[in-house]
Amino acid sequence: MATRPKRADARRNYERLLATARVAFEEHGVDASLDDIAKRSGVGPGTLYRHFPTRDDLLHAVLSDWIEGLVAEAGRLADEPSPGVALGAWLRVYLSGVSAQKGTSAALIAAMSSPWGASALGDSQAAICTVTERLLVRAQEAGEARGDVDARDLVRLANAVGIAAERTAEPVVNATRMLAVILDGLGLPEAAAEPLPSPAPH
Amino acid sequence: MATRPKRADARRNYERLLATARVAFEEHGVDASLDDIAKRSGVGPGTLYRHFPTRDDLLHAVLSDWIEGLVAEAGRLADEPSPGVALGAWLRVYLSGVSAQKGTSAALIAAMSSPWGASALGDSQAAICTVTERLLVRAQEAGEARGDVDARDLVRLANAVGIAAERTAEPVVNATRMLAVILDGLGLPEAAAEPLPSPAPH
DNA sequence: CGAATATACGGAGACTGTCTCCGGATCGCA
DNA sequence: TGCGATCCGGAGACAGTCTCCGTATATTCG
Repeated sequence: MATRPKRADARRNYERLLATARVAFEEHGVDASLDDIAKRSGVGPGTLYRHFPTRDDLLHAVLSDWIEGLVAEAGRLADEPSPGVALGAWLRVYLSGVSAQKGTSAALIAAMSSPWGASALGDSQAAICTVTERLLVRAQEAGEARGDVDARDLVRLANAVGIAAERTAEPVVNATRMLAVILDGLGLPEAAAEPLPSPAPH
Repeated sequence: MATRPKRADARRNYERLLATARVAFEEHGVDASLDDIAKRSGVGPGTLYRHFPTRDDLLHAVLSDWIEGLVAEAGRLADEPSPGVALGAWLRVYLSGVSAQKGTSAALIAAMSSPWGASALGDSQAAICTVTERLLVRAQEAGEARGDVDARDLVRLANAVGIAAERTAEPVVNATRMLAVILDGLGLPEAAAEPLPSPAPH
């Protein structure tokens, strides 16, 4: 089962495609033309589709660093004295990341409601839900968040805010304002107004 | 300036296309193939594009009945004793309508943030924002809704919730639950739990 | 009724983007 | 150097959007 290491040119092309995709997605949103990404990377379309069979696979690869950082951040926030503040901060970090790339929210929300393991993005998505759940139940058990909402609802809601703010002149600002409404609706303490420490750009 | 009446066949084709589009959008979402709609209507693509230059124009025509009903409903709700309850009910009606056709939320939210008068859908969108604003400021003046949110935020948020719930097994249920959080966050009185009277299907 | 003219139709086809297939090139190893 | 295993490239099938213009039809007017 020990697959032998990939050929050097394969690995090179993989990285090239990833790098190109990163800037293409940033420039034109996650709907950027895949053939174009291949062309810009100096490879044929076939090569792209071999490495990344679906758009979601490519997006997953592009976002994975960011997501790992996100999960780590959640771990750190789990030690925050106030569970409510932690949850609020977490959602704000999430949103500021998601706002950095047009279409990310929509892609993640779509991945969330597709059959299990259907796409690599789904895994990323599941990871996000998992850490969110940890923070949420902690807040709920502390009586700092209403109980009739689950993590998936919350992530969906966060993505919804991301989508809503996406086409605005100032996505992050608007997203933050809308998020404030939701945090309030969750019953969180007055902790929604604090600015972020330093949103890790992906 | 009195344009002479359209030719009979033109009007006939217009209606045909509209009817076909209505069912196509309902069946396959608002991304249904336009050429296919033309074919099913027994006309060429050119005919469709002459009557409805863009997809948004067609969607606008399909939705206009529903939107008129929506505006009327808002007028009725303006007489509701509690402004907060009225606003909540209105948003719920809106969401249940939007949930009936996949992609509607996305189309409307896109139309909202495109240059003025760029698309016919934009007009529909503006109408929705207008009536929402009336209900919102009334609630705000009554102290039943927080003041740091404007109608466009709210509509954007509602549409985003529509998108988020769209691919779910039970769109309306999930949308309603998410909306409840937002309504609570808005500071609305406990009126978010009431079921809808009878959602007018469009 | 039978032109004349404005109006509308239809569908071929240009264009863009997705995705596949397989002959041929390239790599890695002995 | 030679030989598999692996990977590449790009032609091209397919689907959807949208346009252009020769042709057909409706309406009007003599």
